[in-house]
Amino acid sequence: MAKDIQEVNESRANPTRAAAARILVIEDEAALSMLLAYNLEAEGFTVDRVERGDEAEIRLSETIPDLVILDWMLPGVSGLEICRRMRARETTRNLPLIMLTARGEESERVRGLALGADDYVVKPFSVPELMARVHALLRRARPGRSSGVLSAGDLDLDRQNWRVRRAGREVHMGPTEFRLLDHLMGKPGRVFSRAQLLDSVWGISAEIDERTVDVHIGRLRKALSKGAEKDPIRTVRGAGYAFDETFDLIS
Amino acid sequence: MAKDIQEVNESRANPTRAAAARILVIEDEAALSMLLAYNLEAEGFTVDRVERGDEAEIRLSETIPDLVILDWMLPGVSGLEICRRMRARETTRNLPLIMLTARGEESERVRGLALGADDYVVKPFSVPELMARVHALLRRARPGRSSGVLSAGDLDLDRQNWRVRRAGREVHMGPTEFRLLDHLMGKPGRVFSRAQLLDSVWGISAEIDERTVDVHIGRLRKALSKGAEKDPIRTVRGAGYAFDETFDLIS
DNA sequence: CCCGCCCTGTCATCAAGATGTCAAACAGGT
DNA sequence: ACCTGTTTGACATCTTGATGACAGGGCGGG
Repeated sequence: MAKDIQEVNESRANPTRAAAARILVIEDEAALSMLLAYNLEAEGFTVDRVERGDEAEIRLSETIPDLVILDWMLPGVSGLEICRRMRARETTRNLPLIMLTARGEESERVRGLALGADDYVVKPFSVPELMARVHALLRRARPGRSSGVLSAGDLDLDRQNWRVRRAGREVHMGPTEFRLLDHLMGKPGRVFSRAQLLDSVWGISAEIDERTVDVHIGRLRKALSKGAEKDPIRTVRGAGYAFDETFDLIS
Repeated sequence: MAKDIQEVNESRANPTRAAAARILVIEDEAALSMLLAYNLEAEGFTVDRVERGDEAEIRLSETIPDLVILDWMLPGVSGLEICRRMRARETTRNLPLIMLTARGEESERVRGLALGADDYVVKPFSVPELMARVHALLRRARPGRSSGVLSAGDLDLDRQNWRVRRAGREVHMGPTEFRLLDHLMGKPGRVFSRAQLLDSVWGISAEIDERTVDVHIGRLRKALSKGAEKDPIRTVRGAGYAFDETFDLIS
């Protein structure tokens, strides 16, 4: 039987594959911390939990995990401080780090990312969303360490420095546009519905009109195309938006 | 727990053309069950309620819902068991599942539970919070269902990227033609009557002339055959249309 | 502490596309 | 050739996306 039409599936959850990675969750809110632990363990990870910044310090000097999930708001040593110290220390410098931030902490997030977070999730978030990011980060990080820079064609998005460059020139945009671009570039080619974008960029339970996404996409486009440059964002009528995966080939 | 019945913003509730999703609530505590049903119905969902684990089994073998909300503490068959069986059965394997767990249950048993739940909420929870998760989960692309690539011969349909390529070249078509092709390619060779296509591509409640299908088939054909390429769609006089299962062998 | 700039979310409006219907031309089978 | 069911182009209408304007809120600078 020759080639049939076949469907290529991603398996539901792929708990296997890499040997169980160890994840450190630094989160003071007990319910959230447990929620994360259960789900991470359900996916086969080993989880360490600490509630305070100073505990985290100690734990990190004992065991080096494969990935860290860090809440920005922490009693004791702040998340920002943890992040900074992690990056300062040789042994933890390259650890994949996901920050949990509440909406409205944009400026804080900037500082956090500037200090080296690899990814961030807006609270409240959906568990599947976070899990996806954990897997993505673990998959990605290993080889040449996560540079923290997404690029395609003449476009570069630097998460560490919260900067976007087009053809060398720096491009200015608001936090929302930045996160939007970040998200789209994270999965080039993939079409996201407006609702999905609201979930992951604005945060689950953000009660915002879907049309608002259009406006921000528009602002993003305007920011990205100062001249007569090609638009890297593809509109899919009736479906949503996507970062054009053929973008770097063309430009 | 907070049992005040609250309304939840419906802004981006169910703007989808697809008929309202059906949700199965498995919860023995009547008050909570009703609270959920009330709020879910207020958002336009169809709600099935059962109180016991064994009832759930039966219900699931009769009607497959689009999402399941399952309480951990159940009389009869436990929530864990329900969950496990759902995942074991082919028809329910990919069903989005939200677990309700109480704070005190966050022990060993619950961990196993997480093995298959897509998301869960710790009681007491706020209704809007749960609603947000329900929506988020329904929106979430189910790996294996709405994603993947269908291909046949020189034709590729990429659901994630929402793209169709013929002999490498991108082919443009409207959303309806896309869905139509998607549906036909899903069951190569199978003949669908116009009525069936209207149901699955346009939606159950579509009061549309059957002849309209012809027109869209025509548009689809035109889009797919820029040159003198073979037509992948077979017309079955008096019956309907089908994707030609011999297509890839010939082309 | 106050002022002003920047970011945001929402609207109203405009433009581009997509859709459903019809009718006339066509094709297949008898 | 005839009848029935199918293809196609035209077309009016409906949707959906793009855009500019605008008011409220927040943050930082003075």
